[in-house]
Amino acid sequence: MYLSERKKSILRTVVELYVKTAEPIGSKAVVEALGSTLSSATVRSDMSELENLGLLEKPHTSAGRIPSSLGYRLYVNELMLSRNISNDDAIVINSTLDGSLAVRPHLLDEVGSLTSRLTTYPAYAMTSSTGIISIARFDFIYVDSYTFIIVALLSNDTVKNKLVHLTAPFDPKILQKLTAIFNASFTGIPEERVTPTLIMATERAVGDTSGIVTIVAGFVIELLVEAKAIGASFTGAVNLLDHPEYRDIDKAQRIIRYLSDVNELVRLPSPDIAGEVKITIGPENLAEQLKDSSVVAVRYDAGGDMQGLIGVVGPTRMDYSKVATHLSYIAKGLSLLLSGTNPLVSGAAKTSKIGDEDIGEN
Amino acid sequence: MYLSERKKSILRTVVELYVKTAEPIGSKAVVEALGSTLSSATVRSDMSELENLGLLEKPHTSAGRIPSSLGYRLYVNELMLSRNISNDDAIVINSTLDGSLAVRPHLLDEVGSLTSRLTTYPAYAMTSSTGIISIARFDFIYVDSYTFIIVALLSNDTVKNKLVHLTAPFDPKILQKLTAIFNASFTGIPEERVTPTLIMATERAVGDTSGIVTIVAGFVIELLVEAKAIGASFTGAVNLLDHPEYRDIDKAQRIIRYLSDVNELVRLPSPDIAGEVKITIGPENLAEQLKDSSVVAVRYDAGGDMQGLIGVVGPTRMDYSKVATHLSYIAKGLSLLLSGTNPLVSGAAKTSKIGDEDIGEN
DNA sequence: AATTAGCACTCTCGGTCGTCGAGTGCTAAA
DNA sequence: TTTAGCACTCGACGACCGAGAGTGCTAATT
Repeated sequence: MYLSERKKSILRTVVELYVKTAEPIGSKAVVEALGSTLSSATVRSDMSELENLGLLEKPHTSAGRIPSSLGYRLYVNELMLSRNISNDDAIVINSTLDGSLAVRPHLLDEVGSLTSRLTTYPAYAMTSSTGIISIARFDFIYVDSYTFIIVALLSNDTVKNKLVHLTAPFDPKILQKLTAIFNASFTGIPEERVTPTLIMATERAVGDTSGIVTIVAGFVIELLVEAKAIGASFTGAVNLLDHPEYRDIDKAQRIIRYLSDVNELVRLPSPDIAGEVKITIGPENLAEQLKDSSVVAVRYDAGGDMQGLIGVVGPTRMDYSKVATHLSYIAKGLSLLLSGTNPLVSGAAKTSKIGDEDIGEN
Repeated sequence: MYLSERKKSILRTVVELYVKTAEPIGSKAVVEALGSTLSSATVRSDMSELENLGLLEKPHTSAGRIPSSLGYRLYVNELMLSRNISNDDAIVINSTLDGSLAVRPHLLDEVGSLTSRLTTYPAYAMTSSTGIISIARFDFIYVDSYTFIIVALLSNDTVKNKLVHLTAPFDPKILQKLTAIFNASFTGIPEERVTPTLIMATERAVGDTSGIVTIVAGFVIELLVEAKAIGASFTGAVNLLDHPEYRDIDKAQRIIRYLSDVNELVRLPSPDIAGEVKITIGPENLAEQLKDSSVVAVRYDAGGDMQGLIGVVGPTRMDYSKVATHLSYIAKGLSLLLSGTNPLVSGAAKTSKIGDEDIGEN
């Protein structure tokens, strides 16, 4: 679609003013914002053409115009200026990420809440494993004659343990047998291969009648299932209420309910490669509930074969540039933190759809 | 405050109708609900007296009446009928709790979301330790010449571990030294006593110059701090929007924001003993933000010296009986699950402020 | 051909006004 | 003590109206 430079800057202005004010933008306001000497009538006819092209629309006859989804799309693809993250925000992000390292179990929550605070939109964060996880090594620690600890080192370099309390005393020597046989038969295999047959064979080999083998095998299955499981977190839902498009309580509720369902979260749009920012605008969303909202998501490298995803959901009237910048910065920080690599620097990835002029901050 | 039986049942009726409809209740509606042959004029004069006593109030001259906080308080203390939990709800609770045992790290979230779903109000769940936690025992597992695992058994019967990757190879023999000295010097002591002096002394004793001792000691501190930390979860905030008293978005937002702050959560009203349900109505709340909301909370025994708290926040127009029943049932289930004891059966505790007539379900 | 001034037209927003109805309080009678 | 009757109050709701913002069109200008 060919657009004259003037039409482009009018479209850009309408988008940016509308993002800021949430009010339909009239021709006069555009002239003013452009600092142009054009008359409002001229701009008016241009805007009318932009409307015919489906880039702008009117809420009603006598109001100004607002961008259509197509208008936003064109803006995001071609008109949007990338910006640098503000120093303050960078500091907040860095210190939050540094501090979160200690609380790994709630890392996703932390990241989500950080993202949500910075962008003022609800945020979601997820991790999932891309590879197949197995156990690399077993150890058993004797505590007392009723108690021992199982320690398992997983193939993704995490360690899990379980304290086992038996109701009857056991012979400490059995722990050596367990160590030998579990390291021989249960390492390097995925969850599907921990079969009842294998467990029973192990029981016979160890000569165990007390059920210890079953307990340990149960722990193994639990671990492998858990390792496969994705982690997901959805934070900052209240923030939605800040934005006038969700003033309608029912609408806000519908969308929050939708996003609170982990099963739906995993279906949200997701960029293909780490570091890339994916912007999905209004009806481009597959989910019915998101047809008039937008999603901005970024992928990060969570170390090992773990991949992570952070995203933000808000009205189509969103400051895409700012949100993309924030997400991208956070993802970069997380990748660095968790995997020691920076996808944006190291590879072909780039923040898609974002120009590279620099208009500074704010 | 003496009240005739008739006035009591009028008050009860007003509360119950108002809880159901959220509309001010007129004298005629009361007569109807009571199935009484009294005339509305009689009820009217009774209601007028109840208003003089501060138990009812009028939103405006020509509307019906609604209970005042005092009215709710009297209702909760003396008029409310306890009820049994419905079979369906019991099944939901039991199966959710059983299923949650596996996902301990998110137990609080699960419990909160369960509570929130059943009551239709936002729920919070917390645990904290009442005792002082120390490490009972250390083990070190050799993985390879750069890598070892620290395993620590805490005094509350949980096990923690950490995988340590060094940049330079280490002598496996040092692990034995570490085992000996950490078990001798770092067990049974609280976090405050893990001082730099102790760490340096340990370093000298082991003859460590590579910083391994510092790493292990850092892990110890991290563990003890984390063990002291409370866990808190706030779930189901959207549910607030279901209730007409939070139709005002700003009001809803204020209260959700308030409850999203963990530091505030810990100050919410809390019953003194496990199993007891504590109901705090409107202005009885200390927090300014909760002056026109109510809180219902219950304490449970989380095993070891862990105590847990579940609570629900909603409008003063709340079905206290139903909420109390649900909370109490969930707390009972959790206590049983986590500590094997049932406080309601085993001790002096009772669900305070709840009568014992039985009006069945719903 | 592009731009502009001028103008009639459209539609929303906010305020005012009047009606309706639910519910009350009071009085006087039962 | 209870009740019927009645005047009164007040919010909810809808109709109406004027102001203001913005548009599209036309005719004149560059």
